Amino acid sequence: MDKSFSPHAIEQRIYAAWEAQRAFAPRGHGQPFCIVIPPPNVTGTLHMGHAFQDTIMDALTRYHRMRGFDTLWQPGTDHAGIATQMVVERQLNAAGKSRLELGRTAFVERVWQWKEESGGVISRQMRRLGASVDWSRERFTMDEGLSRAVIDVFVRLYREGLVYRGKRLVNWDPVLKTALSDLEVAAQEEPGHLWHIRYPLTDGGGALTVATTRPETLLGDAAVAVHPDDERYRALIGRKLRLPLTEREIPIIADAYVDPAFGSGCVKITPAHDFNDYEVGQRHGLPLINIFTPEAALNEAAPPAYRGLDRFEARKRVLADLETSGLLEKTEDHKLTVPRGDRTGAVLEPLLTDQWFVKIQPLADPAIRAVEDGRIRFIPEQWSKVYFDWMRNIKDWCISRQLWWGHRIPAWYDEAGKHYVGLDEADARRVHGLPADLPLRQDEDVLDTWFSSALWPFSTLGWPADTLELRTFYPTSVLVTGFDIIFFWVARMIMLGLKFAGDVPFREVYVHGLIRDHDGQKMSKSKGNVIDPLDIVDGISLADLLAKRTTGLMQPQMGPAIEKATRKQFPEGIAAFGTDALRLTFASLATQSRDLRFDMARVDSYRNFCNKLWNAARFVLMNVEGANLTEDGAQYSLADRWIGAQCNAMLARVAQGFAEYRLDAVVNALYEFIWNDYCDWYVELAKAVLNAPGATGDAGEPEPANAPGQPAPSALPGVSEAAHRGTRLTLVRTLETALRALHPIAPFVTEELWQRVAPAAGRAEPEAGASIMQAPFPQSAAVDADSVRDMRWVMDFILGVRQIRGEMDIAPARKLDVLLQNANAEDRRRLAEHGLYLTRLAGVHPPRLLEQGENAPIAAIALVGELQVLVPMAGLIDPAAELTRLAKRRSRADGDLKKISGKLGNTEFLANAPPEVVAKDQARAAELRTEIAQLDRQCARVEALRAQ
RNA sequence: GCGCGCUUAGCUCAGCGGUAGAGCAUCACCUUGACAUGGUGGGGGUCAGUGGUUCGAUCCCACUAGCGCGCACCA
Repeated sequence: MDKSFSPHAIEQRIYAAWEAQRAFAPRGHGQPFCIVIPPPNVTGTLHMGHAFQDTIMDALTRYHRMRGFDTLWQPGTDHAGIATQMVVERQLNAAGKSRLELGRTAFVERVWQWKEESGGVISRQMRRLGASVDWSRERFTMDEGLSRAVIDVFVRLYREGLVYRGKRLVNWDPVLKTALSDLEVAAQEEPGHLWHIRYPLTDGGGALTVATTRPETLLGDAAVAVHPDDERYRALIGRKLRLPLTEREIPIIADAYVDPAFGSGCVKITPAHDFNDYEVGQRHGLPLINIFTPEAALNEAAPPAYRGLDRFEARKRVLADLETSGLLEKTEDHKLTVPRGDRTGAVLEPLLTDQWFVKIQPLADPAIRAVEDGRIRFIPEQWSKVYFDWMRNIKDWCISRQLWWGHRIPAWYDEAGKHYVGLDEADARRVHGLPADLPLRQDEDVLDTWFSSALWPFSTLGWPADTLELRTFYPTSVLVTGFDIIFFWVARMIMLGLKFAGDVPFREVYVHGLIRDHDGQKMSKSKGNVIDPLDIVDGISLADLLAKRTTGLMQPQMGPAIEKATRKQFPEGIAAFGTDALRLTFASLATQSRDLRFDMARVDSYRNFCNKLWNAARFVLMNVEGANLTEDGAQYSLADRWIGAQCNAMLARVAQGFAEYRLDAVVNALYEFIWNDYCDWYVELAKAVLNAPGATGDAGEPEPANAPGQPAPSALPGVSEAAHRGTRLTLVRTLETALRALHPIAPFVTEELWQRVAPAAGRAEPEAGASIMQAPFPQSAAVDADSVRDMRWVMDFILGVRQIRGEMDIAPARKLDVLLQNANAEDRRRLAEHGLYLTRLAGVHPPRLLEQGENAPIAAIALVGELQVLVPMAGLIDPAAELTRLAKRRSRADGDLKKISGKLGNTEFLANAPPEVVAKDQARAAELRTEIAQLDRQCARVEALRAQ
C-alpha cells in the first residue's frame, strides 16, 4: 500500500467496476426507495450546487441501498428550452447566420446536434462524482416517451377545461420574443424618473397632471383615473382630456385603484401595457390600444412620428415633444422596480397576445391539502409556509413559449383561426370530426420546459403506461432540491402528480441551501467566481483557472477584476483533493442553513481525513496479515470493548443524521469516531497490547522490573495470544464497520480499502468481487457503558500525565516515573487490569502505588478523580512553572465551583430543579472541592520546596 | 408593505433550558517503527443588544439593531 492516499489512482477504476457490475440498478426486491434527480440542462455543465445536491442524493441512495432497500436513483436531463435555444442562436450569430434564415426544421436539427455534442458532459461529471444513478434508465424530457406524456397531459387538461387559450396581457421578453410565466420575471429596483405631464381638458378649462415612469406609453392611454372620493377632481369625472401628441380624446374616470396621496392623484390608464391598468380598463370598458410590436418598437397604433422607434428611443422623443409643447411639468428622480427576464435580462413588456394557460386553482387546491395533511412533508418544515403562501395566491400559468426548441403545442388551426386540440393531427381531426382535406396548421409555439419537468417523477417511470417501475417507485421517497425552485418545480410536480399519477409525487421534500463562494456571494459566470467541482477533484493550475473564468464573459470589462480576485484567492490554483474529500465537504455543509459558504480549507481537512483513514487501514493490514484471526477463544480487552461502544454510539448518530437529513451530523459522527476514537485512541491502545510481550512471544519492549508487591505489566491480562487475537480482530472489524458506515458519503476510498480489509475481517471472500456498496449498512447495538467508564479513567490518567509533560516541556521520548497516591479499590482494580495502556500512551514506567505512610516526593500532580498521579519533579520540572500550572487549574476549578455553589445555595433551585440535576451539581461541587483542596496542598508543597 | 431567515472563538459553522463545541488558523514541543495530508499539549467566546418567562436562558417569548432572502407592489 502507498504511504498516502491518491484519489485519482483509484476513482475512475472503481466507478467503471461498479458500472460494469450494474451495481446501481434496483435489486428488484425489498422496500422501494426512489429519488428522481432534478434534471439539469442537458447542454449545461454541473456547477457546485449540482455537485452538492448529487452528493446528498447519492449518500441517501447508497445508504438505503446498503440497508436492503430496492433502490432507484433516476437520472436524466431537461431540454431547458430558453437557455438552449439562446446558446444555439448565439452560435449561429457568431457564424453570421440567424435562426430565421435557417428555418425551424433546420434550427431544431441544429439544437439536437448541439445536444448530442454537449450532452455527455454532465454524465461524465456525475460519474466522476461517484453518482450511483441507474444509467440504464437515463431520461431526457424530449425523449419520445416523455414527450408523449407531455402531450397526453396537455390534451387531458384541455379536455377538462384546465388548459385554455386566451388573449391576455403577459410578460413579454422583446429580445427572445416570447411570453414568460410570472416566475420567470425578476423584479429589480432601479433608478429612474417620474415625469409629470399635463393633459389638457378638451373644453379648455385647464389640465390634469399625471405622473408616469413610462411616458412613451401615453400613446396608448385610454383614460385618466382619479379616486372617486378625491374632492379635487370629483367635478371632473366624466369630462374629456386631449391626449398629448395624439389627436385622441380620453375620458376622466373614477376608480378606487388610484391612491390620491401619490403624485398628483391622477393616473394615466394604459390597459394594453400595464397589468393594473388592464384591470381598470376591464372595469370601465376601456379600449386596449396596443402600441408595441413584439420587438417593443412602436407600431401602427402610434402616431406616424413615432412608428418604428424602439421603446426607449420613443421615450426620448415623447419627452422632447412634450417639453416643446410645454406639457412636461417637471421631472423627478424616482426608484422603480423594473421587470426583467431572468434569462436575457431584458426589460419585459406587458403585451397583449394569444397564449395558452393552465387554469391552476383546481390543481392547486388538492396540492395544498397534500402538504396540509402531511402526505408530503417539507424538511425543514418552514418551507411549507413558503409553499402555502405561493399556492394560496396562485395565478393561471402561461405555458406557451414563442420558441422553436421544446414540445410543440398539439393544437391545429383551420383557416378561420379556430383551434383543435388532439394527441396529433389525426387525433385532432378525428375528435373534432374534421374532414381529412381541411387545411390545418399546427400551433407554432412550444410548451414551457417546466411543464414537462412537472411530470418528471412519473414520466420518467414510464407514465402514461402502467409500468412495473411506476407501480414500484411512485410515489418516490424524497425530493432533494434547492429552495429557489419550490414554485417553479416542486409545486407543479405536486399538482400534476396528484392529478395524473393519482398520488403525491414524493413523500418528503428535502430543501437544502445554496452553495455560495467563500465571501457568501452567489457563484456565477458573470461574477467570475464559479468553481467547476471537478477542478477540486482533479486540481487546476492558476493559469487554467484564470482562463476558465475570464473567457467568454458577457461583460469582458469585468475580466481584470475577476483575474485579480482569482489570483488573490487561489494564488497557486487549486490542489487535487479527490472526490471523496469534496463529497465529505459537501455533506458537512448540509446543515439547515439557506446560505452555505464553500470554504476550500474544509476540503483540505477532509482530504487529510481520507489520508488518515488510508493510513489507519495500512496499519491494520500490516498487523493482521498472516496473523491468526480465528475467533474461538479470543479475548477482548477494555479497549476492544470500548471502541465497540464508541462505534455503536457513532452508528446511532449516523442513523439519526440520515433520518433527519442532517448529513453534517453524519459526517461529524464519522469523522470524530474514525479520527479521535479509532485512530487517536484505539489504534494506540491496540499497539500497547500488540507490542507488549505476550504468550506468542511477540517482540515486545521489556519493561523494567516492578517494585515488589506490585503487579508487573507483563503479567497483566491483555497480552496473551488470545488477547492479541482479540485486538487484531477488533482492529480489523471495527475498521471494516467504519468503512461501511462511511461509504455513502465517501464511496471511493471506502471501496478501495474495503476490498482489502473485508476479507481480513471475515466479511467477504477475496475472489468474490463483491462491492462495499452491496454490503449491509452497519446497525448500532447497545453501548457497553462499563467499558466507557473504565476507559474514561484510563484516558484521564493518560491526559493528566500528558498535560504535565506538555506544559512542563518534557520531551515525549522521556519515560517518566509515576507514583500513585490515594488510590481506592476501584483505582487499584483499574490499574491492575489496564495498567498496560498507561505505560505506553502516557509514556511512563509502570506506576507504583505509594506504600501506606510512605512520604511522597515533591511532584507535579494530575488528578484522576480522587486518585493523585504524581510525577516526581526532581531534575525534571521547574517549580515555578508547576506553580503557574497549578494556579491556572485552581482558578478554573474555583470559577466552576463558584457558579455551582451559587446554584446550590439557591433554595428555589433545590426546590424546583429536577433531583438528578441537583444531584449532578452536588457531585460536581464535591469533585471540585476535592480538586481545589488537592491543588492547594500541592501548591503549598511546591512553595515549600522553592523556599528551601 | 407582507412573509421568512441569520447574528456563537480570528475565519467557516454546529449546538442546546442545566459545566460553551468542531474544522481551519494560531502558539509551544515532537523527523516515535499507519499517517508531518502527522502526533502531543496550550491559548482564544459577557453566544448582537434590551426586557420578559423560568429555580436556571446562548437556547423559549417580545422588542431593538445590523445583514440577507422571497413575494407583492403607487402610477
